[in-house]
Amino acid sequence: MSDSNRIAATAALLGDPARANMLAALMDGRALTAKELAYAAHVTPQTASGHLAKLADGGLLAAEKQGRHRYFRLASPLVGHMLEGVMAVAGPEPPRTTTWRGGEALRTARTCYDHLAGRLAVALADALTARGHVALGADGGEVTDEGKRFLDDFGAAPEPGRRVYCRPCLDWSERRPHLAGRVGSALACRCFELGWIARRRDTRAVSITDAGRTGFRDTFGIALDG
Amino acid sequence: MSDSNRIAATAALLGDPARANMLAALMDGRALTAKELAYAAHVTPQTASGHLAKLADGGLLAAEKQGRHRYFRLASPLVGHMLEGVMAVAGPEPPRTTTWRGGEALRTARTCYDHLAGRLAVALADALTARGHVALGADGGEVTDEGKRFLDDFGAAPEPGRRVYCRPCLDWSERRPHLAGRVGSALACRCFELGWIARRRDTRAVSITDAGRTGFRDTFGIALDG
DNA sequence: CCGTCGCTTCGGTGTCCGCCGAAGCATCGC
DNA sequence: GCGATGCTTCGGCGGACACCGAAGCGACGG
Repeated sequence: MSDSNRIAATAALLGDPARANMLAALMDGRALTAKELAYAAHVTPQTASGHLAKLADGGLLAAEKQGRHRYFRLASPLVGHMLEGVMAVAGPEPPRTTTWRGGEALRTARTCYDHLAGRLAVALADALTARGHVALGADGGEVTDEGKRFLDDFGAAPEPGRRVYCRPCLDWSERRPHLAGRVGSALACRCFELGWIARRRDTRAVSITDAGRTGFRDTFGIALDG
Repeated sequence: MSDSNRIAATAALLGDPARANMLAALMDGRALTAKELAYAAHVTPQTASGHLAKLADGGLLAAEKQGRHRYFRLASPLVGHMLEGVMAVAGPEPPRTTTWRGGEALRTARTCYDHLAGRLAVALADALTARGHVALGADGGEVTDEGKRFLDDFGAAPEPGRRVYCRPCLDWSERRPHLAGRVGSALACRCFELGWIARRRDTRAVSITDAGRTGFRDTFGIALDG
């Protein structure tokens, strides 16, 4: 019984639009200041302060003080995972006709915690699946031996640790799975390294460079619109 | 922005103790009547009715009418996955000294959606890991070739489909991962088949039979207390 | 040292929502 | 039919909480 109370208490923290906005803004793993989060949540700093205190108190956020700023980030990957789960259920949003501020860019490519999301990420997952390099299901993913060799050649081999590394993550804008886990992370990391994609300021969206267009086409056979 | 509102709306559904109780009661995948759920949530039938309407409206529950009863179950595995995520975060409960009604039995062995959970399940996962049959990480799991053979011999080989099948699921009473996904499901199914475990009425807890004690010891090297 | 900036605490207001008692519909069994 | 059972709707009550304005505290910079 008290078990469920804790579940409810945790879920209630996500149950407020302002707090949900804040958490969504932190989904890429970066740390943001209280003010930035207030802006993201569309509330005044006082209100945001209260929300942040609750989230930190509930163990969802970790805070770090630097000078007169206070940076907040998700307390652990577990929290990110929980958010993914909620997004996956909340996702089937009635077809959106309106695109909101920066929506298109976000839908094209963005970061999701430590890996890529959006149309680009889904296309990557599709390409790797079509070539038999990975197999993604609802509950998990596997990399084939061939896939391991491919990732190795590409320079995106996850560290050799015994831990597992392939996981699907339901893309909430595309409603299809993309690659997460250690493989997804290594892949994203390598793409940044190669200069195929670049982070933007103040948004989770990432830009695809010209080199990226060429690279994604030649290496993965992905034709990016335009 | 409206994205986050949907997230918040969904999370808010879990944010009430009564509703959280109901969902937790449905985690094993069975369908329960409105009255049973009212009892599980410790509220009157009128109140439960309102909650159930909201949950069904929010797409978390599916309802089915049979005679004068109405059976509710989780609308999709996605919902179960979401709950697991929340439980994992809400889990680190301050050390419980009091054991609640039926708590010990639940902690020993229970079903979790379609697989096993509790001490038994964690012990199974540990045994399989120690023998190099599976590797479980935070984000996914793998079955080794040796493990595949072992499961095959045991009669718990998941259907051969190309889909992936190994996934860790954080046990919220033990705070350690146990086996979920297709492997976990097949394993649980086989244990029921062998008569090693048996379902109980009105609870997710399962009983370990004498045959089970012997079997788990001989096959997996698991010593069950007592 | 003083103004600016970032963050927090305090108080008051308004709204939302969970709760139950009572009553209204369906279904089942006799 | 008639009562019993399961579920739902309605109405009113009460508590919880999100919100903001105003004020307090600390850190930086000239």
